[in-house]
Amino acid sequence: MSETKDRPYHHGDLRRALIDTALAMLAADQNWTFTLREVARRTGVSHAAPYKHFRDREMLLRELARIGFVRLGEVMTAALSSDSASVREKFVAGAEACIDFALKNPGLYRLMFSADADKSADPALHDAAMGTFGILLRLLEDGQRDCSFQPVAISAQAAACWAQVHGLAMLAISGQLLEEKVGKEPVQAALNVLLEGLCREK
Amino acid sequence: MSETKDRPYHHGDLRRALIDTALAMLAADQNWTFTLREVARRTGVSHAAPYKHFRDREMLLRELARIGFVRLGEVMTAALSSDSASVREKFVAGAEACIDFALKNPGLYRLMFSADADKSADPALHDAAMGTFGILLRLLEDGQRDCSFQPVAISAQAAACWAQVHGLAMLAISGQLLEEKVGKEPVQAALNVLLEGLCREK
DNA sequence: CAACATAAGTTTCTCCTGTAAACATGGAGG
DNA sequence: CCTCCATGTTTACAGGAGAAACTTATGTTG
Repeated sequence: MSETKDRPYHHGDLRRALIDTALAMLAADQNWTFTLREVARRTGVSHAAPYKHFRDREMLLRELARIGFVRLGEVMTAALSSDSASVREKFVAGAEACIDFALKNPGLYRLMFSADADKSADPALHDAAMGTFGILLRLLEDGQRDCSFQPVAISAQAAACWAQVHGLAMLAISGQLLEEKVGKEPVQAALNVLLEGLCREK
Repeated sequence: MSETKDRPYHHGDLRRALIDTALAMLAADQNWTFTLREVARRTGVSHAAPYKHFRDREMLLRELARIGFVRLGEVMTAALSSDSASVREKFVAGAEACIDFALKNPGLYRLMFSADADKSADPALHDAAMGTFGILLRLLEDGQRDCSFQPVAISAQAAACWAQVHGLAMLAISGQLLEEKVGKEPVQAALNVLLEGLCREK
């Protein structure tokens, strides 16, 4: 209650409020067409106020994407560390966490990989994305160390896994999975195909 | 020369002209922010003319996406049929053709899988996408028939392959491949990992 | 063959967005 | 206490989506 209005500056922590509003809208609306004015409106400020905190529309989008990568990293890390399971089981858990995240936050996930979130334009965004990617790399290293995974170049395995999981996530979002042409448990099944090639022993 | 102005109706085959202009712009401009007015302008007509051929902006976008799927199907089919190679080689050729297509037409490829090209809103688009997907299905069937691929549910293999190739394509477009964290030939390497799980004999 | 119905294209208008510039305000430091 | 500056607000302008009304060529029909 005492923190209902923790506004460090003159009116409020508008930057935070704008981000929260935008994230909420992104979560609520499946394919939300992003407008700065609408965000400002719902935050209860004038349409020009956001420009005091973000140079332009894209800068806010990139910040949202950055937060998305951080959160994705969190859910994946949580999925990995929860069990004292095998590396293979961890891998599946991480992949499912990622796809689950994408399905629950389709707008945010799309944004994270869209052209609007230009990673070369924002080091913080780039770092966040690489940090999340690093989770996969460490998992693969663990797998190779304990001889669960084949001793192939990590980069190749990483590319394959990242592409696979990201591809599944995108297809799932697009509704091109879980439908006529694919089976009932396409994610599990597809991961198994990948794991056949990844793991040492069948 | 006699067909320089094959205009069935009153002025020209504007529908075709608009599509061509839009495709050209999509190809030229890496991350082109699509505006109907700009397309109309470059086609040399008033900004309201397109509305006589497309109900709205999205309808044109969906048609562009549809054409994209048709073209992708063509290049993949060409890649498959060129050689009398093994199924595995054909698979690699098809995958590389897809990724190559994405790299050469990043704007179009992104559009094809973006929320703007809502497949549930356009049967023709849906059919085109499924047609391209069918190429993969038939290849997998061939592979299972001649015992190159494991006798797993086709849907699982299809989901895995589609996700993998699409994921690689998206990552390649985003510039997240071919870089620091992945090796020099990430596509080949990643496909190999997948094929390890796909193929019967190592 | 002339009159016309209509497809195709143009003008005009309204509402919305992004963004810049000028103006206002209130809290912190001298 | 007064002033400065970060954080707002208002106002303004250039574009875009799309609707409605207006215009023109073209194919059909009496």
